[in-house]
Amino acid sequence: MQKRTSLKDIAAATGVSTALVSYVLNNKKEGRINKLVAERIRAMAVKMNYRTNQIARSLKTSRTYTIGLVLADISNPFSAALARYIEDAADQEGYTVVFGSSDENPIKYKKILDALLNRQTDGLILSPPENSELLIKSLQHQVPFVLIDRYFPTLPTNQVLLDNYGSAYQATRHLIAAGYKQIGMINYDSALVHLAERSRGFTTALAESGLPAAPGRLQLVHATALREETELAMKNLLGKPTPADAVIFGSNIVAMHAVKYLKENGIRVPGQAALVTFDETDAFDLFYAPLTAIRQPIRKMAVEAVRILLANIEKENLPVEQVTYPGKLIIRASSAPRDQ
Amino acid sequence: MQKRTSLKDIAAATGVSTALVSYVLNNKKEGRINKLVAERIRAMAVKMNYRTNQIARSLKTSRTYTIGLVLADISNPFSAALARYIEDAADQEGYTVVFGSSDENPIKYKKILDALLNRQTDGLILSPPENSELLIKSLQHQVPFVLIDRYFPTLPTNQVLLDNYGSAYQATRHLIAAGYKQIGMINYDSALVHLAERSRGFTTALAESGLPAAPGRLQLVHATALREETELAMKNLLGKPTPADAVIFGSNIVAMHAVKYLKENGIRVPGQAALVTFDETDAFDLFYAPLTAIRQPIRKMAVEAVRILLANIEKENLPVEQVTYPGKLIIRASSAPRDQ
DNA sequence: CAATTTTGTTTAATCGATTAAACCGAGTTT
DNA sequence: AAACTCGGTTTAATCGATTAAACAAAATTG
Repeated sequence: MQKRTSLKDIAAATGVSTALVSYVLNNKKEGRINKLVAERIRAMAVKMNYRTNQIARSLKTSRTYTIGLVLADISNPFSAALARYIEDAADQEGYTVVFGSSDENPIKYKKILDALLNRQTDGLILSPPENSELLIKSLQHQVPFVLIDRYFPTLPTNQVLLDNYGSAYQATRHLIAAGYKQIGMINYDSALVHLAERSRGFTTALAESGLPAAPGRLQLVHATALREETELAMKNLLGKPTPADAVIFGSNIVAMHAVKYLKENGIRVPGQAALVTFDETDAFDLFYAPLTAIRQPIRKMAVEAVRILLANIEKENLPVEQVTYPGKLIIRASSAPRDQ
Repeated sequence: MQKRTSLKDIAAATGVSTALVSYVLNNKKEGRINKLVAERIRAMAVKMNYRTNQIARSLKTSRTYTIGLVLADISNPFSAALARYIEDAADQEGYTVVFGSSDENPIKYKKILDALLNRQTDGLILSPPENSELLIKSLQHQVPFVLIDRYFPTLPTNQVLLDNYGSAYQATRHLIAAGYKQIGMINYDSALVHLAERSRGFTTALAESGLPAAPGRLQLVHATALREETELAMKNLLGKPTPADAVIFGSNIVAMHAVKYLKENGIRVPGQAALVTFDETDAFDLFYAPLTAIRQPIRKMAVEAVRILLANIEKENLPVEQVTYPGKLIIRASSAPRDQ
C-alpha cells in the first residue's frame, strides 16, 4: 500500500506551512490568502491525491460525523428498510452510519454499544431489546440518542414510534366491521411495551364492541421458537369449539409462519380465517389472498429520528422529543368482508 | 453531556503517568508493573467509567478495526443477508462494519467510497456497480479490498463469487430434464459480467441439448423500469406462437415482478409456465407453487470475503485470491416435471 | 563493594489535523 | 517619522492515546 499524503507532505511540496494548507483546503480565512498560493496548494493536493484523514480531524474537533444505528436484525425487511432510510437521511446531512445487529440479545447489545461509543460516534439511533432499560438509561448525559420503534415508558428519551395501540385498535375494528366475530391475535410474549400496546389495542377494541375477548384468543409466542409456537398458536385459535374466524399478527415474521401454516394445511383465507398483520411486506403479495397490513411510515420515522438526533448533536439540553405516527391500514383480500 | 475521562484523567487521579495507565489497561509490560499500582489504576478506570478513545488510538496506530461494506441496496434481501453475515464474521474478529448503499449508481458509489477512505477503514468489501471498473482499479495499492458477488474479468482482484454460469446451466438442464422444451429467461440488460454469465449458462445448456434457443427467448430488462419491462418480457415469452413453457429469472426481484404478473393474469405454474429463479427468498414460499431457486451460499461467501480481507489487512502483497462457489438448486413445485 | 541487572515508572516524541495567536513587511494614517 | 492597519503566513499548542527510550532505585552478581 502506498503511503497516504498528509497536509505536511503538501506543505513540504509547496513550500508553505501546514497551517496554510489546512486553511486553503477548508476554505477558511477566505479573503486573506494569496490566490496564487491557494491555487498552487489546491493543485498539489489534487496531484498528490490528498484526502483528509478524518481520524486526525475528529481527534482535534471531537466530531466524527458518524452515527451509530443498532437494530434487532438487519436481515428483517422492516429493519432493512429502516436502516436504508436512515442511511439516506444521514447521508444527506453529511453523516455516515455505522450499523450493528443486536439479535434481541442485551449482552450483544451492550457490546455493540460499547464499540460505537469507543469509536466516538456523534450520536445513536437505537431500537432497544428487552431488559436493556438500565443500559439505555446509562447513555443519558453520555451521548445524544433517539429511540426508534421501541421505548421505555419510564424513561424520558427522544423517541420516534408507531402508534401501536391505535394501529391494533384500528385493525381490530376493521375486522369487526367486516363481519368477523371470533377475532384472535398472535403476538410476541415480550416485555417490550410497544408490543404490549398492540395487544392492548386488540383487547380494547373487542371489549368496546361488546364482543367477548374469549380466553385464549390472545396467543403469545416467544421469538426464540417462533415457528413452532406460531403453528401451535394457530392450532389453538382455529381448533377450539368456536374457532377464530380472523387473526391479527403482531409482526410480519409471525404472519409469515402463520401463512405458511395455513397454506400447508389448506385453510382458506379469508373464508376460514381472515388475516391482518403488522408490517407490510412484499412477500405477502404472492399469497393468493394478499394480506391486509398495518403499514408503518418507515421513511418518515427514519427522517424524523435523524432530524431529532442531529439537532441534539448540534445543541445540548434540547427538550425531549417524542413523536408517534399513526399506522395506515392497507386493506387487501385477506380481510374481505365475511359472507353472511 | 458529561466529559469523557481520558488516560490523563486517570493518571492524575491515581498519581501516575499516562504511560503507565496505558500499559496497565492494555496489559502490556506484563510482569514489570507493580500489582498494587495496576489494581489501583484499573479500579480508577472502572470508577471513572473510562473507555478508550478509539479515534486517538487509531491515529497513533493507524488501525481503525473498521471495514467498509458497499452493496447495491441494503433493503434487498440478498444484500441484507450478505450484510448480516459479514457483520457477524467481522465482529468475531473484532471489526466493526460501516455500511453504504450504492443504488447501482457509480457516482454515489464513489462518494461512499471516498467517505470510507477518509475514515481510514482498514479494508473494504465491495459489490461494484456497472461502469466502476476504473474506480475499483484506482483502489489497488491504496487499500485492501475484496469484491463480492460481482467482478471485472480484466482486473486481478480478490473476489468471492457465485458460479453464475454453472448455476444457470444447472437450472436450465433441470428444466430440460423435467420435460420442458421452450425455455426462456429474463435477465438484466447489464454490463455486469456476473449477470452475463447467467445468460451464457442458459444459452449454452440449451445449445448442448439440441434445443433451439429460439430468438427472443432471452429477454433482457433494465433495472430502472424493472416492473414494466419484466411484465413486457413475460408477455413476449408467453405470447408467441410457440410460447415458452418455462422461464428462468436472473434475480429474485425480477422473479417477484414476474410472479405477480402471472398471478394477476391467472397463468398456472407450472402448468403453463414452470419457473426457476436465482436467489432463494422466503417470499416465494407463499406462492401456491413455491419457486425452485438457485441458492447462493451467502454465509460461506461472507465469511470467506471477511477472511480474505483480514488476511490482506494483516499482511501486504499476498497473492490474489479468487473464490467461486457453486449455487445449489433447490427444487420446489414451480418446476415440477411436465405432464406428457 | 563496584558493576551489572532487574524492576517499576516517567519522559517525550509521535500520529495528522485544527486554529488561536504571533509575526512580518508593506501601506496608511496622523 | 512614529504609530497603526492589514494582508499573508507561520508558530506552536492541542486533541488522546501509544511506545521507544531514558531514568531511578532496588536487587543481584562476581
